[in-house]
Amino acid sequence: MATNDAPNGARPTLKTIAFMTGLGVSTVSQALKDAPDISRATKQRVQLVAKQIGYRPNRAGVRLRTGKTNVIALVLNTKEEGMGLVSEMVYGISEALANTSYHLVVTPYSLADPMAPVRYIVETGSADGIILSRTQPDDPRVRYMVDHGMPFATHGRTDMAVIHPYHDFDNQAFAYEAVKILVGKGRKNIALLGPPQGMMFQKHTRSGFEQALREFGLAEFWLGDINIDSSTADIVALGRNLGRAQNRPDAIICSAAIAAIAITAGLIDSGIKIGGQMDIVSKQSTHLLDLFRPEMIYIHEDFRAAGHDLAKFVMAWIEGADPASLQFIAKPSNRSK
Amino acid sequence: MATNDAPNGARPTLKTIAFMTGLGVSTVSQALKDAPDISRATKQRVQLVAKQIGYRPNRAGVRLRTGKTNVIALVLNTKEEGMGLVSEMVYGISEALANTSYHLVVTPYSLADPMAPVRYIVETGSADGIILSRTQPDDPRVRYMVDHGMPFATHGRTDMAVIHPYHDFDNQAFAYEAVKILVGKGRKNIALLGPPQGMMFQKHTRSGFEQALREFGLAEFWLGDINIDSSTADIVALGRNLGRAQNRPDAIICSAAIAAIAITAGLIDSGIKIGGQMDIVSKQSTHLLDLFRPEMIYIHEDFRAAGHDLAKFVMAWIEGADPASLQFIAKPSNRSK
DNA sequence: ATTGACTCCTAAATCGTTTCAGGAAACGCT
DNA sequence: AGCGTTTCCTGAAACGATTTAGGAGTCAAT
Repeated sequence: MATNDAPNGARPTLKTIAFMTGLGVSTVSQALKDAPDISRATKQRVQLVAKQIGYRPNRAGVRLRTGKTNVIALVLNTKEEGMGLVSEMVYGISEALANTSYHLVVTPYSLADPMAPVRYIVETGSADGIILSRTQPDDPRVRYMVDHGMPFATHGRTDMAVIHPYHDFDNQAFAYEAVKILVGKGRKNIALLGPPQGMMFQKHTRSGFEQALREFGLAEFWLGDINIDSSTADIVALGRNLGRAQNRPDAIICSAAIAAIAITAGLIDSGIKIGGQMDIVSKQSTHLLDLFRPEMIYIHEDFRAAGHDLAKFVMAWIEGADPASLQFIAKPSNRSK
Repeated sequence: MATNDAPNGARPTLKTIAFMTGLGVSTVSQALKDAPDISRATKQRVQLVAKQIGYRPNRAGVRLRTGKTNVIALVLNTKEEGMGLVSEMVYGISEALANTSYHLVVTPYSLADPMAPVRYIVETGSADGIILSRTQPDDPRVRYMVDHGMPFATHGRTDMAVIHPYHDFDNQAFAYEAVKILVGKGRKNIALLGPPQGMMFQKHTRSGFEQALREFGLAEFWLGDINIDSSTADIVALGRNLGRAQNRPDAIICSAAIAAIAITAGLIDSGIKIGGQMDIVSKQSTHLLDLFRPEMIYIHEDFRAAGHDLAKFVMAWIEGADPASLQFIAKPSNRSK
């Protein structure tokens, strides 16, 4: 027999359905998840009632009993990440999570302790999977998650002997392409305003850059320690200094739109004409540079697609898919101006 | 006596502490929340043990028992929201939520049904509070949340007879200031590239704009239906058309940086010189326009602070604070170039 | 009629927490 | 000694789901 309680006014639970159908709670539970033990007729009846009254399983109940949180955590650094990057990523993830049972929880961390959020999530079991970005060649977060059996996907590869899902942009190809484009425009003295030391995508970018220089027989114009994570003020200053210097590159490759805009501002300030004395090729993740005058050459990296894929990858891994099959490298599609 | 189970290896629970202290589970529970019934000595002992073994309450357990989710939901539109706006807001919220028990869940919605996520959250009780933006004068989401007793805070006010927490930027003052700046530069034929119809901040912007025009005895140059939510392509086209037209404004006020950049691109394309034949005053939420050459005049709106305040407001409302005290209007601080 | 197999359903235990009703011990007062 | 208070603690129930062990009924074969 069913439980004898009356159906109180609140949100329907298994008990409500049990009461309505005259079945037991456990029968209802199994009927809803299509267990083999339940007759076809009963399943249909239960599922119909469930749909009718708009039953949704209580997440806390499920989580308490099974440990499944139905949460994907996005781990973000609070400082970094220029412009629309985060938005795009969040939107991409959201798209992938729509119509699944997963929610997206955003967990930021300070540069002081990048491990903190990962550790927190693992220790408290507050998510079923993690998405993180800005991988390092040997990334302690990745190691930690692997050691603790936490499914995850990274934006960017690692150099580790660990097979895990990732979505990466081919920064090597980007840098190579960028040089090629500039050589095609007759540039010979090319500088790289690239990612900061220690990031995986810095290695890839440099590798592509250097390979291209080698192939075209060029030497690098060295910008010093400044990189796309430097303050815009510093980058503007660099642009101004370059503009005034005797010895200056005739082209700059930028790994981020904001850096490209900043250095351009500095160059313009000191009288350099973009497209004239200087060409800039930049990566961009929004369509901001399309609107930039004078013309800048840009190559697009699609963070929304990255977010989408990463979310799909984590979910697939959680469901038991082979992580080796959950890897993707996006080729640069340049739409130069 | 304590429960007789051995302390198994997993994450510590109340039972673990009960076992270690020799107390009952309910005693431990009350000791941890400083209930009046428990002796000072016991409380200290329990709290010490809890700290030592790194006890953290199981969220699912709490949620199931009390209904408290410890979640703040940020409701976002997937399409809108130019540039770094979302990132800044998310960061601001995260800052406010750090070191609280709250997590941030991001819930996007399609323009097709703005009510969907709000309804979902209320129906499933999946958050203790909601943050949303882009308020309308008469906002059905606000009405719904009030009707259902769901705490929330909005970015932007409403015109409704409902007292609720909000953080708003004074767009009326912004538009007024913008006109004043332009008049100071001798401009007489001013256009407004403002927010789309139906948004609350559109009303405020127009109101400030029109008031200023009236006071300075000017007439508006009407741009048509185009607004900051229009596609950048359309805005660029508008800029080009204005540039080529006989009859054109000598200044434009923009409510969003991306729109300012787009229309500027169009104007430049058709040979107009910014700062010469035309001045632009724009709002911006990142520091992008600082880097723009030629000079643009900008007024800053701080979305990170907005996110921070909104999160604080919702939490305060949840704790029972008077919503009338949880309202803030940020004055424009213009740092014109 | 007994047996075994099969089908379909159910009660009870459990996850970790909070709350409620109450109970034992100690104390103070007449 | 008797009685009321106060202090400090506890067991049991409940939140909503899943899982396990098993039970009632049907059916066919011996």
